[in-house]
Amino acid sequence: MLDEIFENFTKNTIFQNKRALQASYTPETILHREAEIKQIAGVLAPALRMEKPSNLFSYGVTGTGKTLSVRYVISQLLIKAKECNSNLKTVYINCKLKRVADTEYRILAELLSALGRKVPVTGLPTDSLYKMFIDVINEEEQLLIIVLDEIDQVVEKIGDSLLYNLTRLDSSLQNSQISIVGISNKLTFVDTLDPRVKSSLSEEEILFHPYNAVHLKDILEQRAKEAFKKDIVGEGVLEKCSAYAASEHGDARRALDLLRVSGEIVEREGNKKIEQKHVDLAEARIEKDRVLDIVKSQPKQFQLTLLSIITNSKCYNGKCFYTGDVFEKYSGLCQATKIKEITQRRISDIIGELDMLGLITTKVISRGRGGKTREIRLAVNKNLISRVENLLSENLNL
DNA sequence: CGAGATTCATGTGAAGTATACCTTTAGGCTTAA
DNA sequence: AAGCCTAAAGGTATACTTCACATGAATCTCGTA
Repeated sequence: MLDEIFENFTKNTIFQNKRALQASYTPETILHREAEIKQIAGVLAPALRMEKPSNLFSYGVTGTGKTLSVRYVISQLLIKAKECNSNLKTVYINCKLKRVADTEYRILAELLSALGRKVPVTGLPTDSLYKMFIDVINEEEQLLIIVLDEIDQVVEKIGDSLLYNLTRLDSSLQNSQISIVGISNKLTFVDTLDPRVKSSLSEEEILFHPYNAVHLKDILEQRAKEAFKKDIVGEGVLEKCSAYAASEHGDARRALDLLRVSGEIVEREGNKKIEQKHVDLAEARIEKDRVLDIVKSQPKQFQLTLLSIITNSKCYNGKCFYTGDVFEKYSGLCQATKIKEITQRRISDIIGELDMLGLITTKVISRGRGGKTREIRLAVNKNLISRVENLLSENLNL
């Protein structure tokens, strides 16, 4: 019985190089981003002469090739730097990763470990991390380029003191220099920063426009050629993927995901041809995986809160409800599960964080004499709700 | 009837607490000269 | 005497609590027309 399954994977594989469809893959040529890449290269090029490049800030909605372009330029830069024997180092950090790089301390810890210093997860004062950081950099004459991906997420959470400190770090460095490349999905992000940070961080700015459907199709074609064996992709499949993605603000990552998951579905079926219907299946599948992954990775109290929200959402039949309702249900759930109850103050914060994760939408409103509160609504696709609910109940031993 | 006061339910900020974890330090034990 | 291990002391980040104040429009109050 298993033989059959394994057989499908060994013999019948339709993929040639599946990695080409992953978001982290850097193709040899990057389509439709020539201008931006040139611009980035122009800004960073002084690094080759060991001169400090201007801090760079690039922004644009998700899946517009920001990360890809920056990483590409940097990899090329590193190659050149080796040729010229200039001591250039680069660090890439994705600040969004929950519980890895979402506080000042953790980001610094990530920076340090990228530079080869082991740092404990807790226990040290943040100041001493800065000192260590300075020490490491000062050890030898060098130029460091720090790429902070999705910084908008962190700044929203912990404020801009980290950025402020980083931009000012230069003054305490004798031998070395650092430049910062910030990447943000939010277009308005810079405006929320402290003016001092703003001026030094965005000495140079690059705006990434969304891809249109034609661009997306070019990209998909390029990747598909690399990823699949011959004659796997059926008629209209690429068009459909790009159309889907284009309708969602031209998100190339989404298009690639669609294509990849379509491929996986076909592979599992044991077929050899991707057809349009598979793209529809993939669409549903991706959404499901995304939501379930997020939910699964949440701490217990978050899950409990979410469960309470789902229950409420059912009661109110899609209508919105308020913080008090959520807390009441949550309270009941705590007693049922024997989990330690948390205060409403904290639940309020958790609701805010769930909002940031995109699982719910909230809006602070005043109901006049009814008091001020949050209007809460579940933002999970209807046919997914029960899946999420089951997952939660299971996780919480209900 | 309308302006200003009141009110409600909770947002929001600051400071404090518990927990888990880190480094340093000092004492005690072992080892080898 | 040197080397190693262990436990205690002293310190931090994080998740959460406690306390206190801020919010902002519906509703109430009361003076006025």
